[in-house]
This record gives sequence, structure tokens and C-alpha cells, in this order.
Amino acid sequence: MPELPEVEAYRSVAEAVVGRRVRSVSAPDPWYVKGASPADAAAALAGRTVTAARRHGKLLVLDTDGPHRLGLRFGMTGTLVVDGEPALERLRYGPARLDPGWVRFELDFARRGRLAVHDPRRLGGVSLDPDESVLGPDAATVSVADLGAALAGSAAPLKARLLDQARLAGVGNLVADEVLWRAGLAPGRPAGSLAPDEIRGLRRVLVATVAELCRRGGSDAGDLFVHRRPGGRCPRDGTGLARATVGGRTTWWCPSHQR
DNA sequence: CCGGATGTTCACCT
DNA sequence: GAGGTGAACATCCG
Repeated sequence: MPELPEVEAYRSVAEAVVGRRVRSVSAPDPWYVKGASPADAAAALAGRTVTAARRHGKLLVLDTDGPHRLGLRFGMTGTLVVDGEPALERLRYGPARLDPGWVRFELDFARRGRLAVHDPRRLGGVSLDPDESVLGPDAATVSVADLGAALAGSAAPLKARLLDQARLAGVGNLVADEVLWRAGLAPGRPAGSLAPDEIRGLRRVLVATVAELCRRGGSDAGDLFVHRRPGGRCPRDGTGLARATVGGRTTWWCPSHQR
């Protein structure tokens, strides 16, 4: 999915519906609505006005003037479509087209327009009043102290820790590889083994990389991305990239400069 | 035809 | 308890 940069792009586009009043809610796929029935979700949102479009990690939250808010998760293939326009065109594993059968959830607004989630693989989902307290600090703005706390005392691979949304919210597989490559840190390093200056460096690279990927418009816009394939070489020093599963995800890194 | 792919969750191991 | 693995979700692409 969309990792943090994509969801931030979705959030930006979703700002267009702030101030609009929900006329009706369509949830053709009940399975996609988590923790509440489609009827309950519809009742909670109908007639309410969207007051903010926020992002926490990979979670997009629409606040309302009522007692409820809406959380949207996009899985790997979810695309946000506002007023018929996809929020991001180049979603790599997203829908190749906007098949109406892939609309899993939709808000229709009173005066005009609509906000829909298209998700072919149904890996995402929407929820009423999502519990944001289970998410760690947002990767775009995490402090050195919070990042240090997320890594401290763990024998788990550094990358696995970065991907743990409860400890740090927003980093996905591509962003993790890009950040570790830029920071010169091996993904398999025990998370708790980083020295204070390494944590400071990682934090600086993380925040800068996330901001840059947001500007470039996607987590696939990193400098490492095009090289993470068989035969790929490190764009910094030409070393053949290593590939392994770390934290349950395919991981590419430079065995020469990432230590 | 087969294997993987920007994610999350859960059951089941070690 | 902490981590790891594999499955599941459903589709596309090489």
C-alpha cells in the first residue's frame, strides 16, 4: 500500500471533502468495514460534516462534527478516489483501472461529490473510530528519543522494528529499504545494537527521506527502488545488492556500505 | 503456469 | 514473552 508517502498524498486530496456533509454511505462489501456493521457505520456518518483529513502513519482519518470519525486503511492496493479522480495515478500494485466492482466503500456528499476507496485485493478496510493509540509515533516527525525507544533493548532485526506500526507508524517495505540504504545500516542489525549517534543519524535520514518521497510522490520514488531486482547493484558503490527476507518482507541492501 | 508484489492479522512454532 | 513463518485476502504482471 500505500506507505506513508502515498497515504499523505491521499490525505492531501481528501482535504477537498472537508466542509462537506455526508448524504449517504455505501458499503457494498460488508467485509471491508471492520469492527462495525455497514449499517452502523452509515448511521454514524450520515448527516455529519467532515471537519478534517488527518494522517497517522498509514491510517487516514476523517474527523466529523459528530461523535464519530472514520479510519481508512489501504492495504497494498487501495486507491482513494475523490470526485471520480484517483488521488494517485501510479499505484504500482493498485487497480490498473477503476473497475466499479472494486469500490469497497463510498461516501456521497450532500451538495456534490463523493469519496471512494477502490481496492481490488481487499487488503485494506475502513473502521469507525479507529484506535490510534495502538500506533507508534508518525515516521514523518518522530523524535530522536521516540525512535530510540522504538529500537531499544530489542534483538529483532532493525528493519523488522522499523516496520512495526505499533512502535513507529508509516514505514513500509520500500521506505524501510530506502532509509536503511541511505543511512548505511544493515537491515539485519539487532535493533538494540545501535549506538546513540547511529540513532541520531537514522532519525535524520528517516525524516528527510520520508519528506523527500512525499515530494516525489511515492514510496517507489527512492534511489534504491529501481535496483531492487536480481542483478541489481548499489547505486552508491556498485556492489551487488543482497536479497533476503527480513521482518517477513523481501529486503534488498548493499552488503558493502550498509553495516 | 508459477511466483511475487508498497499490508495486516492470525494461528502455530521455536 | 519475543520473534519467526506461513496462510489468507484477490488481482496483476513478468
